[in-house]
Amino acid sequence: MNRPPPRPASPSPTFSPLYRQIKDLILASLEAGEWGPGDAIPSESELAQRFGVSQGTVRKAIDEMAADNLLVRRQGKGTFVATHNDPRSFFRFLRLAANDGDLPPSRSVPLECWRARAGADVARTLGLEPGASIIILRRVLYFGDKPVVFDELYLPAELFPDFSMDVLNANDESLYSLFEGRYGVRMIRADERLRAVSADRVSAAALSVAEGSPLLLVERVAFTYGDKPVEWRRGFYSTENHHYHNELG
Amino acid sequence: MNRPPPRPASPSPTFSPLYRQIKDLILASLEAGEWGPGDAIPSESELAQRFGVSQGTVRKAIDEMAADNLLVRRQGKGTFVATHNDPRSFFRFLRLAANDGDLPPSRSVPLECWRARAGADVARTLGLEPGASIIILRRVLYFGDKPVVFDELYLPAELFPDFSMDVLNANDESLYSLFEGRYGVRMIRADERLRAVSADRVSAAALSVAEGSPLLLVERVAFTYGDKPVEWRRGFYSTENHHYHNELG
DNA sequence: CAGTGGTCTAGACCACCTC
DNA sequence: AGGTGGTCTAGACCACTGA
Repeated sequence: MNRPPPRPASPSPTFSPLYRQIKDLILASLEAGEWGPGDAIPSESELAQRFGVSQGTVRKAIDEMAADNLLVRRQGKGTFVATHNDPRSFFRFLRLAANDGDLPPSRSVPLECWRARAGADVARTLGLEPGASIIILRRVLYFGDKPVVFDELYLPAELFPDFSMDVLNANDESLYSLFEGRYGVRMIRADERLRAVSADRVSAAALSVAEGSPLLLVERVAFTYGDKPVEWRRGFYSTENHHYHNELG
Repeated sequence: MNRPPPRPASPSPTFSPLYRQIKDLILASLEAGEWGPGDAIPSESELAQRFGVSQGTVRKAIDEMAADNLLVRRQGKGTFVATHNDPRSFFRFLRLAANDGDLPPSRSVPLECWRARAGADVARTLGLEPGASIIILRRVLYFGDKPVVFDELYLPAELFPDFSMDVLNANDESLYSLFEGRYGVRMIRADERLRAVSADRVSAAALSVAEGSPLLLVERVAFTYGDKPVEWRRGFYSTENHHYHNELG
């Protein structure tokens, strides 16, 4: 590599270190689908050669992307595109634990699914035009034979063309796995807002609790690449035998 | 530095990279109080010389500790021991936000504070002998003139010798600031468990809500160096105008 | 065995802060 | 000007994987 002159070329206001530019390039390849979820990406030395930088610089870019849960490093094997298929990553987006520490296997049961027009609030949250076509899904998550979470989801219909009860019933993978595999929509991060509310008739029935019981309401906006919001979700958690677990670092 | 033989000496089962050993050494100095909260630690090159390793290795150790929020790097100035005095870090342990996004200044009002003997549950949670002396504190956190959080805290009395209402009233810094400054107990991380409950008479009165209203119950165990539990806390959050905010990465 | 990521070093230079 | 952390490089060697 020829050393002088150095890369950035702009001294201060728009300065971005080389490794971050490399990160953006890898990110663009990810977004473009050059490597699919679960695939290995090229080795560090190969990427270094491709981008004309040292291996250490590629390494630092990948370090950040691994910290962001976009890539997974496996010593001796390679670096892989993160995927929601991995059962270990199931609880990354479901911060639920049993009070006695023993969580039986979960089962997701879809209740209804239909298309509608986005109201003002959904449109604002998902960055759509008011009146855009959306999908609404209701489902219940069981642990063992106990209903624990009653979810209502809002999705931009454009991104999930053939989404339906039939598709859901034909796939028992996690929802984010399905989104990623069938529609190429990968959830990267999410914001959640938690409140305590009283169970209304619908959620009380879905969770087999008395109307008026306290429920934990978890509102989530999930984002894909480029911080684009692609899911809005309201989950009612029955917290008699379970709780929402969070670690403050 | 003499290169061969390399440091670790043990091939596989207890292998720990050099930078992690350096991290442990710096951690020990932190724990021993060699540098207090807010102080600058020695420069990277100085530490490299002290430990007989390269600057890059010290750098990687400090990188991890900065990621753990134990140290704060400031380009051009140095690396500093993290502190709870920093008002920006106040919300690191209080994931609270207003529904309309506008949070007025907060005010913590202590209600009562007394000493007691640890019951089985407190003893287990804090790693104490049953019957050990503990401190119990009740307080209310206001935002503007609205009571939002009613807290009950359990502390090992041994670590907070002269803790009392008087001490609280004489200091208007945050609780963790006080713990760190006055007692040398630095909170590093915490586990929280969230549930929805109905307001009992005590918490309803403290938060000016109707008895039976849904409240968000946040149970926290906070840890200091060495993952030693030093605080157990039950907070009742009124979530009519506020919510608990969490980011899933 | 070859290939991958993981560690460690040494040295150069840049960006930022303070005096 | 001199110190700090921040970036980038080049090369060596280690640890792990799988053929």
